[in-house]
Amino acid sequence: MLKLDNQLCFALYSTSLAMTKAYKPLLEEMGLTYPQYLAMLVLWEKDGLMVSELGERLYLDSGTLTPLLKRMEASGIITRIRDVQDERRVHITLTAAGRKLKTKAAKVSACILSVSQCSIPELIDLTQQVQALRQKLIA
Amino acid sequence: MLKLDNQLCFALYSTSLAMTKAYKPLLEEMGLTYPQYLAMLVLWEKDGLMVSELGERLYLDSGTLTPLLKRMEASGIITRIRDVQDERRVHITLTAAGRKLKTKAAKVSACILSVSQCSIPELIDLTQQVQALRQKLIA
DNA sequence: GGGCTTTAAATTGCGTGCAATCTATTTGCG
DNA sequence: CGCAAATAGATTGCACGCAATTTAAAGCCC
Repeated sequence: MLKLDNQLCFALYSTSLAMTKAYKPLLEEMGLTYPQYLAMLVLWEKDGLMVSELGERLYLDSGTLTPLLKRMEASGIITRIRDVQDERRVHITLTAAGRKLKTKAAKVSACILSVSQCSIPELIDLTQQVQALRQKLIA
Repeated sequence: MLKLDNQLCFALYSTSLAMTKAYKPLLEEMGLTYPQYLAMLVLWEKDGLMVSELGERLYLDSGTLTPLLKRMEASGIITRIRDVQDERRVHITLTAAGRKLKTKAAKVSACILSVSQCSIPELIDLTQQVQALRQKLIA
């Protein structure tokens, strides 16, 4: 069936955009865009990653990340430093300001949870289903 | 928990992008981008819609749709015609070439189904869960 | 009927995504 | 060692999304 409302792809597409819009006003207060926020989630877990490692976690390439990271550097939340051993590599490191944002992020996350009106188990289950689909699509 | 892999928002985001990449080579043969394909799904269901009606179906605004529709007009699959009664309105109508593409689209849809490796009930269920979330986020 | 408000698209500007290409290192191999 | 191949980022170009603004047409109110 080619109807729009039967398409899983459109459900994912429109819901992902709706999620972005829900985050937007909250992230604006932190001075972050939505993809920048995702990059921060990675860095709060593990700091000092190379661009390519960040890309593997986010499924994004340097064409997307390089300009995004330059903007984040310009706003003072990360630094981009060439590896001394291997000059091809660039390490992304949080500044004090960048680390500090993590506190606010917890509130954002809580706020989104309430907006989405899902129970925690429901939310975990849906997340895992969608992740499983992603893995099938990437394979 | 602020871990990336616990975030439903990232699951949706990355899976939606993965879906777009899965569609891309198939749509390229039809001369369509992914958002253009979504617009065609709407038009194959109901032709002659106004830009704003198309926007309501896709959850997109004129800032996105106007240039997208101009490109689709340039590629010869739709026409954009001002309403005679109300000159503010623009009706989007499929050309013969645009209608013809629907046949190929059925094959694309089947191909994606096999790539996603889901059973039909599984797929319907996931679609509905994601749609329900969308409605909560939009409300 | 004139002027104000509302409405529908279009325009502008910015930040992604991503393919394709380029540059600069580093690695590997004879 | 010398040089081709591989690797990591950066760059370029194009198509979205979307906020904010603009333009043009229609509706409304006295």
